[in-house]
Amino acid sequence: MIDLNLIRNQTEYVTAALARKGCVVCFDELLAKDVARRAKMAEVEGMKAKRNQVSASIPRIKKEGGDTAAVFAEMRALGDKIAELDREVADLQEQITSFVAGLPNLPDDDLLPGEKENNQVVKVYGEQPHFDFTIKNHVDLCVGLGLIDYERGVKLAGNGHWLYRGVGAQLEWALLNFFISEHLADGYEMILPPHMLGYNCGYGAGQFPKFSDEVYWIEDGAEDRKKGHFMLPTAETALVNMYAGEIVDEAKLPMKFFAYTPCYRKEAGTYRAEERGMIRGHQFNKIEMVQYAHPDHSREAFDELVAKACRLMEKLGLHFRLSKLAAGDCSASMARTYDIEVWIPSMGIYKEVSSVSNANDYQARRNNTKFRDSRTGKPAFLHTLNGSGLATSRVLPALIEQYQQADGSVVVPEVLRPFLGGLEIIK
RNA sequence: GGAAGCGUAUCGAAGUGGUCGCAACGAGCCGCACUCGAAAUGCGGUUGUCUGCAAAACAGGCACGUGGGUUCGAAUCCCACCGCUUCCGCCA
Repeated sequence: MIDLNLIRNQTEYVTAALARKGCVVCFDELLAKDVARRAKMAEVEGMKAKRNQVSASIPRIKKEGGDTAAVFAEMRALGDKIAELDREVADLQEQITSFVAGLPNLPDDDLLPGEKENNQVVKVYGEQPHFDFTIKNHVDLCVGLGLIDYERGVKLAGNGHWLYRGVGAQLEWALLNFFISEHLADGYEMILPPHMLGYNCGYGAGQFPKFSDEVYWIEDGAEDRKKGHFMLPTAETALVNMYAGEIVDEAKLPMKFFAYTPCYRKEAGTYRAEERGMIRGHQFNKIEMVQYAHPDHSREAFDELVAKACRLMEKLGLHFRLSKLAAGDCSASMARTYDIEVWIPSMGIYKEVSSVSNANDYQARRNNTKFRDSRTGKPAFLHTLNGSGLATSRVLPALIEQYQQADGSVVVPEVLRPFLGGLEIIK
């Protein structure tokens, strides 16, 4: 949520910043409503002050044997007027809040405007693997090695589902274990959150109301989504709401967490040919990192998360690149996003395996997460950051393809071997 | 699923329609005094949020789980919802 005060005081800046994100908006109507709201508020608060004064004097009037009938009549009329104005203020407030809550976050000033075409590759890691044989794609490799059973996945749950089996399941689990061990070594606290979340989590993370149709809702008898539950589309949705409504101790910042959860997404629409296999499914495994940071240090936290995600990829020995996203390609809630994209040899393209973002105070404003600022002694919104560390459903295909051998076998990266009982090659 | 009890500030806890007491009292925390220093003691301070203001100070509004209602006036009475605790039942 963008600060209403900022919209009020620096309207042109906000308008221009949103435009860089591809969001064209005019604030005239909003600002007029805001002026009207504050005027009415001043009026009704004056009335309430009077009512409070009169109410306080009533016991004294009674004590002195005075007549209260006239005062009661007057106050009843005043009360009716107050109730009416209160409704008008609440109505304006509701309109203002829902408008502002629908706006995306402001992009950081250094981001290029526009969409994907303006993304910048920051760094390329490793080199494209060279094969002196005809390579196979990950679907053929995984099926051939019995790692993934696509057909039975579809039988169980329909298109967009698969099941890992045997060494394939162990490999998936080894990746997760490897990531977990790295995060623990870095001092991050491990969290296993609920997978079914309440509406407020989606709102707080900035995913609702706009994207509430893109998650799976539980049929649990709730008559309306605001009282129901949905399957989390990423652990970020849970982690970023852990301290909602709280004022955390400044000395505890930054707070660092990671969580393993499957992620459940509708991914509505048809799949392109290039997204076959595990590239895009309705359920995939991911480890998510989240930091709660002091506003003065959130850029350092961002750099740390980016470095962590890159390091995981480097240790796996994969060829990948790091991209800084243009303003319009960052997701709605985020002020800044870097993507890690892994090379998929069979496709000849890079696919996202991690997205590291800084929401600044956008999410904290929505779910009211604050810290006490020692400089002012007052509560202030903190910054939330998140990044995949990593999504295995993209890493595994890339790994299978990049490590494939001429005979259709796959070499296991060294860092994973301890988690696979020393297994060196899958054949 | 059934029954009972309970949600008050950082924590504990009183308050069951207005005044005495504009949320008491106790602990914690911060400051000051006393002290060579500390402890003890004494005094003072210590919720959030909105509006007015460039800001601070200050003034006012709102908030006693949440939302409604009754009333001139609600922490207090009524209704609904949410959460917690205990007991019973059921269950991996």
